[in-house]
Amino acid sequence: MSTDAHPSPTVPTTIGRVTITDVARAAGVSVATVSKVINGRYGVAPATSERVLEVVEQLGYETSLVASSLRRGRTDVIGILLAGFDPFATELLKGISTAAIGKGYELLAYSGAISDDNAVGWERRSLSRLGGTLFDGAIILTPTIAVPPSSVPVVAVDPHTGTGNASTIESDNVGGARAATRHLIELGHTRIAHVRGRTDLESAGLRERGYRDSLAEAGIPYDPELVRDGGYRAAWTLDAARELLTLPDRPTAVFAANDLSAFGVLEVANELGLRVPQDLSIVGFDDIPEAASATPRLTTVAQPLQEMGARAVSMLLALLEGRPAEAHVRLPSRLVVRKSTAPAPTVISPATPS
Amino acid sequence: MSTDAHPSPTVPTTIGRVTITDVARAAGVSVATVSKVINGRYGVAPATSERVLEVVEQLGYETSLVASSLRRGRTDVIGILLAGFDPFATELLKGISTAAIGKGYELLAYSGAISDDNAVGWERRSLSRLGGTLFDGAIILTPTIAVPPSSVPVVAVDPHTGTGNASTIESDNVGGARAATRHLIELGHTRIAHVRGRTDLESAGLRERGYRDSLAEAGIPYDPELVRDGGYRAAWTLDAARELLTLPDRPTAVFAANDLSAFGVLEVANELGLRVPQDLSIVGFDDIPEAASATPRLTTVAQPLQEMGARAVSMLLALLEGRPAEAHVRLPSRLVVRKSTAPAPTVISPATPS
DNA sequence: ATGAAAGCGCTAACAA
DNA sequence: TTGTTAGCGCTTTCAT
Repeated sequence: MSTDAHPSPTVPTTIGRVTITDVARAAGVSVATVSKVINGRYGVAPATSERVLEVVEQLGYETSLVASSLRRGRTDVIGILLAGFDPFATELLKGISTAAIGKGYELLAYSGAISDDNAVGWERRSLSRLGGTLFDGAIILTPTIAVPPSSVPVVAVDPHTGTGNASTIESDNVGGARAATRHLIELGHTRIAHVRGRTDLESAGLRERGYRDSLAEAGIPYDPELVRDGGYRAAWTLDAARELLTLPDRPTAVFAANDLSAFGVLEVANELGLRVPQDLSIVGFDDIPEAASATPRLTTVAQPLQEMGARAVSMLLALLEGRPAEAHVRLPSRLVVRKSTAPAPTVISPATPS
Repeated sequence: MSTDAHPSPTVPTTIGRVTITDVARAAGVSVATVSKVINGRYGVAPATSERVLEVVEQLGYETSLVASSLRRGRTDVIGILLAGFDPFATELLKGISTAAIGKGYELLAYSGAISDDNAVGWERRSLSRLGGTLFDGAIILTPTIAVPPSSVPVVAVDPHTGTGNASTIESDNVGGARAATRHLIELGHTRIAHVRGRTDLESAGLRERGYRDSLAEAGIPYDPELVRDGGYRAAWTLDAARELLTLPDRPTAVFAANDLSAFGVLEVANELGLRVPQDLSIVGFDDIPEAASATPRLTTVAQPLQEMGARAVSMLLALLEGRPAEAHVRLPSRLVVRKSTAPAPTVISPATPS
């Protein structure tokens, strides 16, 4: 009932951590001996070893990753640095997780961008804070900055523009965007908008390029009015979509730089009484699981996300083990036509906010 | 070109870690002073402080989480312990991630079951290895053992049977399973199989209970022959499903304990030439995003996974801050009828392996 | 206002 | 075979 400063735990299940010293004391040996036993070093009498192991078992002792890491400078864990656990990141994680099985490494996904003040540059911070001590190498997902020289090997997925000499992995962004736009053109659309991605990422620029390429190829003039920033996020896309869809000569189709943006456009279309795909066609990019279950099911460009994650692991492993590693990998993307695209309407129904 | 033991990095981007000592030397002060500046402690001359900050900036120094954690015993990091990044875990992660924004904690998801030898008990190991040093509190997903007394507060999601006095969070397993089974019964099915989940988890037993309850309610005798273990994994389910579907008097419907198992059953049904839902109805549990996009779209019991993750965060935060916390939370589940269930066939077509 | 020194838990040289 | 010691990077008294 006291409110003093003693930091005693409030739950009874909380109990002091068992340290190597506790084990040493209980077994009547030195901490060095315990350490040797635990790490299987030679030079310990069988009887001693057995006794120590018994105590370890009984006390439920595990060596602290933090302490041993500090001392050893090596942990056998791979770090995955990400801004948050969004669908894109978690798909990658699934592939990474599967690929890492049986490779002798544990996985540690760290989200260090939980507040707004470090929205940009979180990976640099995480890398310095954890790299070399907490993990032996890292996979960075959609970095907000060019990956800085670091104390550990790094592989960047969906890299930042001008990512120095770090290894990178991505999918065919230009090709995917071209296919998406061409699909729309083939359906008869000519007023095709583009909701751009995070302009600091290479992929956003590449996807815009693919969009413009296809337009040019079809002889459709590029209209800057039809391109807005969505930052790869549903929330940011909302304003952009509202502007786009309430334009006097509104687009009949939107190519969104990723699925999350596409969902944002979809939401706004619903708000404005525009039916998808009859009044408005929408194409996304990524093919996160949510895309296939949206209403209507989203036409999108599939990136082999899980495979990209798996490749990132094998690249990093090579780096870690000093084997020759590919520097830049690009995997194919492909258009998946579902239900959010249809032939261009002959009569353009105006947006009518409900 | 030498092959000596010097652990020199193989990539040029790898550079030695910048430590507080480097900063101190460069700024011409002691490490203690640097530490004070960094942590905003009083008693440093403005001029000194400024100079140190400059050096910090220039060198790109960040304090090592590992070292400061070791010294401080506190990190402002929440750990999430999981066996792997499967769809169930990643959905929870999405909710956890969203709920943690702006709360002053960073997130660290640790997968310590990457090899087979520690398939059971990984969370105990991870908890001792990291708890209290690397993170201040933990959320454990589908533990393989009852959460042991630990040095930090813990919340278990989808807890193990007999989870001592740790805080837990789950959804209405019995109710969901009853609804699923009742749905099948209402469609006219009487030979309803059940692919059981991981029997060490409370949820598996609870779902089986719901299944049996509904059967009993409808006066359908319980047939042990129709219940097999799937361990919540698609792979393990395959054998179980094959046995079930090649039974002389095969079931016309299967209630799988989770979506992954349901996918396993679906796969086997395809193998055996059984059409879903015409020849065989399947119901899952969880409603992971993949369920809605399966072919056919899976009827399943939805757990509010993201909300469960969010609640886990708020429970843990309460524990961490010494506020009163709910001990056991149960959220509602609900049946989502999609396309993998249909009225019982009047003629039972046999399995015909392709 | 600044720095020296101790110590968090652990491992690795080295000495006994 | 065992223990003593130093030190990984950092924070925190406690002197100066």
